[in-house]
Amino acid sequence: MNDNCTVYRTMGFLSKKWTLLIILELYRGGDTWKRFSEIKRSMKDITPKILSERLRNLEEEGVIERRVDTATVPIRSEYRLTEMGRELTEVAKGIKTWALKWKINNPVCASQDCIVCVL
Amino acid sequence: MNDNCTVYRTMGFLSKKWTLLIILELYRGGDTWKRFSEIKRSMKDITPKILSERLRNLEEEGVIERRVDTATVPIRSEYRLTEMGRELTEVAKGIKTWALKWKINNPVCASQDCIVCVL
DNA sequence: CGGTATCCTTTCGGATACTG
DNA sequence: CAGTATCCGAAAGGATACCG
Repeated sequence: MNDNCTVYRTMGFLSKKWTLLIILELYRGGDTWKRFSEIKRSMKDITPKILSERLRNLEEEGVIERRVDTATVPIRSEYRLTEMGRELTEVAKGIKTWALKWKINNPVCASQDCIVCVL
Repeated sequence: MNDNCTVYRTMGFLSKKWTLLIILELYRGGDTWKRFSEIKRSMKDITPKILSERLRNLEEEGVIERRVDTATVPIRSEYRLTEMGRELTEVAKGIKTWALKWKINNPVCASQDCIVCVL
């Protein structure tokens, strides 16, 4: 196998814990920019270290973009999906469709409205 | 986040190293049963431990099915995709489509015909 | 042939504290 | 506010050897 395979690399970063959830969180707001603390607050239990890592990774991949307003104090730094990132949510929906078709008997999933499945 | 979320769990096992490749290897042959050693040989560098783990995991998930012929010596044990597994290859294609659209400039990917991307 | 068992290294993610 | 630095434990994966 080739670790540089594009498909594999995509699976690789998509599957890291929290990543999909971050993408979906940015997707939920439409085209609005979201702040670090805002994203963090919406995802109970993520630590700043991990959130920071994921955001940087997604930015490197081109899935999200970042803008910083250094003029204000405190600093505002904001994120949103790129077009590339918005299309990636379609992939997430493909997985969701498959999962809900074949795994709907998963009792935990069926009994609640988790942010991922509700998308 | 909920670790029991069906979508997340799907990402979880799909993204384990080798898993996608195993699914694609079984897909390539159509509906034929493939043997352990055959799969192993087609995936250079996978160790029997990992292949064994993945195959059992995929069987538990219902993505592949296994049959054993204990009458013959040596034993023949064979695997193939279930209908559920065949539909999962469509998800893989969705990822591939996204990846090739947005990441085609990945030089390693563009310069060769890896088994995943050629599918 | 089709795996297990054991060991070992690497990677990942969480907790906590700190800073420009 | 938006992170970074440091430390730690858990988990994943690879190497190798062995077995019915």
